[in-house]
Amino acid sequence: MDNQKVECCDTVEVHTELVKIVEEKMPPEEELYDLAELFKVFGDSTRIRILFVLFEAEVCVCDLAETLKMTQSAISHQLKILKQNKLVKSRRHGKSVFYSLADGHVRTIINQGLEHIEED
Amino acid sequence: MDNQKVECCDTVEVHTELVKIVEEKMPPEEELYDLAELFKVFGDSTRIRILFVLFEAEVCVCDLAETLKMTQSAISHQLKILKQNKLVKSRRHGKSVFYSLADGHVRTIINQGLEHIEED
DNA sequence: TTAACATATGAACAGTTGTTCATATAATGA
DNA sequence: TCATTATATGAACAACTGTTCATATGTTAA
Repeated sequence: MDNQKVECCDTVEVHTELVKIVEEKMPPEEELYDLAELFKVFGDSTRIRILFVLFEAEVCVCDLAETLKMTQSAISHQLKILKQNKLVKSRRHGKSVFYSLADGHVRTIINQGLEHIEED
Repeated sequence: MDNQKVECCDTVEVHTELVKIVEEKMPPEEELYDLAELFKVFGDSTRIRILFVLFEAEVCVCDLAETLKMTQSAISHQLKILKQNKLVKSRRHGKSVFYSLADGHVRTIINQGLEHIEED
C-alpha cells in the first residue's frame, strides 16, 4: 500500500487507514465529552480567579466574594461548578464553608495554560 | 496581628491581608482573560477531536471532516479558532490546506485533563 | 478564461452560559 | 423559639457559542 503518492480529498480507500488509526487512539465519545466539560470549567475568568485565590489559602465564600469584588451568589454558583468537576473541595466550619483546591492537576493545567499564552 | 482568632465574614481589617496577597500573586486582568480564552478553546468536543486526529498526523481539512463525520464548514470554523489561539498551524499544498499541532503544550494540557477525569 | 475542487467565511438560529434577584437552607447565639 | 449571619439555589435574562446554509476565495488543469 503506497499511500505516499495519494493526493488529498478525492480518494476513497487510503483515508480508511487514517480513520482506523484515529479510531484506535481516540478516547471513547463519553471521555471526550467529559474532557471538554472539564476544560469548559477552566474557560471562565471568574472561576480562574477563584482558583488563583485558592492557590494561596483555604477561603470561605464571603471572603472570596469580597476579594474578587463579586456577589456572594455569583461566587456560590461558580463554586458549585468547580466542586461538581472536583477541582475544589469544601469543609463546613460553623456558619461558614471553606473551599480549597482538590488536587494538584489544577495547578498543573493552569500553569501549562500560562506557559502557552506567555510564549509569544 | 493575630489573625488566627478572627472569625469569618464579619471582619473588616484582617481580610485586607488576604486581598493584598492575592493581588500580588494574581496575574493581571488581561492575562486571566487570555487564559480563560485558551481553555475555552479546549472546552468543545469537536475541537478536542480535531486535536486528537492531529496527534496522529498532519491532515487536510476534508480528511478531518471525513474522519470526524462532520461538514467541511463546521471543521473549517473550528480550525480557525484553533489557529487563532495558536494550537494548530497550517500549510497550503496545492488546493489543500494541511493542519498540524503548533506545539507541545497542547498534548500536555490534554493529558493533564485526561489524568484528572480518569482519576476516580 | 473556464470548470472543478478545496477551503474560508458571513448570517442566522437554536442551545448554552454567567450574572442578578429573590428566596430557601443551615448554623449560631440570645 | 427567634433573629442573625453564611451559603445555596431556582428562575429569568442577556450575552455568547457551534452548526448549518449559502456563497466567496483560492488553486489547478484543461
